[in-house]
Amino acid sequence: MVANATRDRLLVAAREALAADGIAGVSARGIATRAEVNQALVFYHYGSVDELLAEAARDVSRRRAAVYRDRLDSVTSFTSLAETARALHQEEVAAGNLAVLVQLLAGARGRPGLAEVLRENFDLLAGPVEATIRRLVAGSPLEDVVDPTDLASGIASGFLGLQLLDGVVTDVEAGPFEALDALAAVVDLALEAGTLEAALLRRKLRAARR
Amino acid sequence: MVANATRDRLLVAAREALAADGIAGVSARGIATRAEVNQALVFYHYGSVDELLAEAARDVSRRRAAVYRDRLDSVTSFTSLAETARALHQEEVAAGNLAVLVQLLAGARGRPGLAEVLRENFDLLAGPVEATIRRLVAGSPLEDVVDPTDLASGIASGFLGLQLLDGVVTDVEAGPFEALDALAAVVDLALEAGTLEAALLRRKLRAARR
DNA sequence: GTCTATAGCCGGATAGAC
DNA sequence: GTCTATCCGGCTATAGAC
Repeated sequence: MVANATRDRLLVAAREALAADGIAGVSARGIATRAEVNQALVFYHYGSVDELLAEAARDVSRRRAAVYRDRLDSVTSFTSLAETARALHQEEVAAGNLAVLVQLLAGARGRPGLAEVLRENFDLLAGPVEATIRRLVAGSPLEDVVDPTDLASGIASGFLGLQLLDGVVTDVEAGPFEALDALAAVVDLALEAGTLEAALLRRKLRAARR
Repeated sequence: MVANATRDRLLVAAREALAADGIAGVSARGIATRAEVNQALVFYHYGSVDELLAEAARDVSRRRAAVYRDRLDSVTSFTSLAETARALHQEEVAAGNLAVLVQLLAGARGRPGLAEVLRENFDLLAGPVEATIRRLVAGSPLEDVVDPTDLASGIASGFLGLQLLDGVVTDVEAGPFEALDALAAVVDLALEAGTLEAALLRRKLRAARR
């Protein structure tokens, strides 16, 4: 697993370059300079810039997926899901992982190969979220109202959009998570409702859904 | 308002180019070709590619802000807010407006000038949403629990993130809006609760918030 | 306002010495 | 595996004719 030092340096530098300069600003030369490595080595080790970027995408997704699974295991309510989401988001932003993914997603337009890699890796991160939601709604009145896959995609979208606004719109970091906390609390309350209320809720939701 | 035909063609072409090729793929040459106009005219009319892109950002924001205000005026519940959000999102995606904004936001990294323009125009779109939410929670138990600014930012993030996933993760379009509908229904139910339930809700939310 | 032509730079990628 | 050198293409931006 020691692999090659230069290979790893390039991978790290690629992430840094994406976070700092954006997809429109990355280049083999820029990445190599950042890695303090000769420019030709990008092509020796990865074949092309695009392939290096794809490898960066795979790397980030894989490394974070394990963390997500661990952390989400201890979630027992929508409130704690919101808290965990906040914590995870904070870590991703701090580590620059979200910036990397956002820039790669933006760059996927016009780069079909990159789009495919991202598609293949999306479930690594969204999957654990989906599984957690599925667990939360199981047996509750929300079970046949909220689709875990949909809600997980929605949360993932929120993460990405938030990162997209970071550095452009000021002070947008914590705010939406406050709102998420509040909404989660409302949902948890609805779930805590007794069986009678649950039945009522189910009926009303069905009607509202139509 | 007839302005200059070439100027307008370039503006339209810039939007098309951003949506089709992404921020990393746009160039004065590409835009000019798309507009069927000489490449040098980009610089004659706008001075630089970046300034053309900034103008595209201003243009999209301004044109859509009026639509947002109109459409959100008739929203009277979180359920109808969710419906309106779905409709607006669908229009933005179809027209390519969201793709343009997403690509510009991604490109703002490393382009401080563009970031500033986007910051200045963000409120044009988020403002009406915020005002609508403020109206919805006014006098309800949610009033001192949900901050309209935060929730509006959250919704905006969701829009942007969804567009970012479009074309990469398949079938992510409608899903999250189904989830949003369900959540909105739950929130509306909570708001419909009588005064006693409202008091209980308020107390519980306060506790959950700590 | 629009065109041609071109300067000058930077980027991806490869050949070949070490 | 790493380095130097280099080709070539596309890019921004400008000069200057029309």
